[in-house]
Amino acid sequence: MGRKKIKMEMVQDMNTRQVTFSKRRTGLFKKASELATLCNAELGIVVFSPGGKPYSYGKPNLDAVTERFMRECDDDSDSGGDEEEEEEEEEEEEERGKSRPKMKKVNEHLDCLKREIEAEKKRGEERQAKLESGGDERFEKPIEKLTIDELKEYMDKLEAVHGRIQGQANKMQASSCLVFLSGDKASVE
Amino acid sequence: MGRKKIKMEMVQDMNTRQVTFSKRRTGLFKKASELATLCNAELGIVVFSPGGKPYSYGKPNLDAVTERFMRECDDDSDSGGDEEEEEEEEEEEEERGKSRPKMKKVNEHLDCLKREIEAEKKRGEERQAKLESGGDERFEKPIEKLTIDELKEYMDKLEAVHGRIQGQANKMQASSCLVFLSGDKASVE
DNA sequence: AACTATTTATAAGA
DNA sequence: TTCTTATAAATAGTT
Repeated sequence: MGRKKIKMEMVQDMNTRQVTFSKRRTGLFKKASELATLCNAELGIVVFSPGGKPYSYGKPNLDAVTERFMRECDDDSDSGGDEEEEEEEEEEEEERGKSRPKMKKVNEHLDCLKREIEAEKKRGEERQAKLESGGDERFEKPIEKLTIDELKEYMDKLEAVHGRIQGQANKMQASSCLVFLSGDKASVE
Repeated sequence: MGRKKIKMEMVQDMNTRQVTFSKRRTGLFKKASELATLCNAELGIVVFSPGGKPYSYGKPNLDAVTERFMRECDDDSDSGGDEEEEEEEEEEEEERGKSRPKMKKVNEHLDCLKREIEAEKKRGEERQAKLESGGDERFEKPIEKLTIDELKEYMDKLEAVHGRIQGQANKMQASSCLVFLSGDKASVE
């Protein structure tokens, strides 16, 4: 909508592109605020300029919108449509099976980590209790007085603990790596 | 831009408001896709209809944009401006101290957890190595042949391992709890 | 950053 | 909800 109609493709001239970005980003944010105001709707926008600078708009604020979106997509299955296109047409969003995989994934992994940590802690406490005041009084005696068999038994228990905790650490790290690997896909500047 | 100019305030008639939302959301997403195409920019939008239905648009996709935004806000300090307004004016974004607190917090905690897990794993490996082929060959002998002093030493090491891992589990759980508590603040739908 | 000739978006109405 | 159309708004090229 200007002196001439322009083709819908990347503006070649770097300078012009930056100017176009500024003008249209302003226009987009204005449209967004109007939509929010007229319809009392919450919305959030994030844009990266061609130079990589991030800009955002949100009503009532970006965090609230992000939180709500993540939450609703996690609990229910979401009903939002998205994706890119190049020309004039636009989508007619219906119920598609798409939800926020990344956020969902992160939350799942966090939950997973949390559960593993709790489980490990509980097991640790149980072991500790069993070791400290086990079925009998063997371990009440000063360590120097233990029989070799008692010591061996104690050591076996500790060894088992060590092994399980070691395995646990490995699992947890693997899980953590998945979370961060999935996050790295988007860092292609 | 229609038959009449309308006041920039919430449309009163529910029906008209829904219609306005549909039309303007379509327009907004179209503008967004044009901006993305013309300027080769990444962007993401999330909107909630007056009825609470979520709609989203993203190029190349919402997750990528979200990830990138979260990431950049964590690493650098962001340069995005945002926030609401009701009328015609729009912002002139500068450097403000605002970043995505919630996401930032989650990422910080994830990083923290990751670091702790890695540190613990490394310590575990070191201990393992030390235990398996320690300074001398004492522990090469079958367990039954160990002297009581050797056994005690071995046990002490395992006990130290256990204690440290136990403490580690506690710290990690505390960290994890913080993450999830911080996430719950926004659940006031 | 300002200025317009034009192109687009859209409020009402059907 | 979709289409039509008169009119308001956005913006491409220019200054």
